Amino acid sequence: METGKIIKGSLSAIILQLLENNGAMYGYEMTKAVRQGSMEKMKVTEAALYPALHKLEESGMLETEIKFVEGRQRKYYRLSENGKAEGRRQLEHLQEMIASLQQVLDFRLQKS
Amino acid sequence: METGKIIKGSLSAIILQLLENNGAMYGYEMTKAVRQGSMEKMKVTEAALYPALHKLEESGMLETEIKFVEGRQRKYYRLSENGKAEGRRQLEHLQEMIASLQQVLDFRLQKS
DNA sequence: ATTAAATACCTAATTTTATTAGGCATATCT
DNA sequence: AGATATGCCTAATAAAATTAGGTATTTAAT
Repeated sequence: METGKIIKGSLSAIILQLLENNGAMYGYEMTKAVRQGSMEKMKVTEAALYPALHKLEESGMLETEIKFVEGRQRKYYRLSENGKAEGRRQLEHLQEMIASLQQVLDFRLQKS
Repeated sequence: METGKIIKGSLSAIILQLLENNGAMYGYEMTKAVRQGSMEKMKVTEAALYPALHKLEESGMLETEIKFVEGRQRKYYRLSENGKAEGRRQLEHLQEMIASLQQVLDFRLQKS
């Protein structure tokens, strides 16, 4: 993910959440969704996305189906049951981490 | 940083912001500040912290001073002028990225 | 008709960043 | 005496993303 060197490690949570919100999607569609959804502030490169998708598929979080549309191949990914549960866990954890990060950024030592 | 595999890449921003908020600090103190500030949800391991501090020092963002307190050595880090500016940039960028991340997590394809 | 841009999949090599797993030393608490 | 806390650090490994490609079809522009 290209965020200018910040906020890495959230890609799998993003993938799972995109699929939770939108049902089956294909890779190229996800890259556009992230760009649009963030108003061009975030970019998921395909080189980051595809390995992440394959890993989630391997670990049973995603199921796939290949379709041909307008002469081109599309590989659709959808959440498995395990993937849905994992998505909920990761989203909750990510939100918690964002909240903690905010707290740390605001933290001041008490002068006692 | 130990966040359970999520939100990496924000360590330098955290360091710069801690120093912005609290003035000079030493490494061990920063690890405690992050733990306390996040209510134990986040942990910066020293193995992550010290290399990050050294890198920021090398690149001129931080200046150091060694003091002896109660028989122990402390290496205090403070922001250089460049470090202050860089801290502002990184904080702004991080906040932008958190906002964008939230937008992406809420994103739904328009069905047209 | 040719070229550029968009669509659609992918991988290999490298770099960046953090984790795991230590080392070393002093001070305080039990 | 031994454990815990304080305080610095590094080396080897792993995880994750970036850089830099490759392949192929379709659509838009020149």
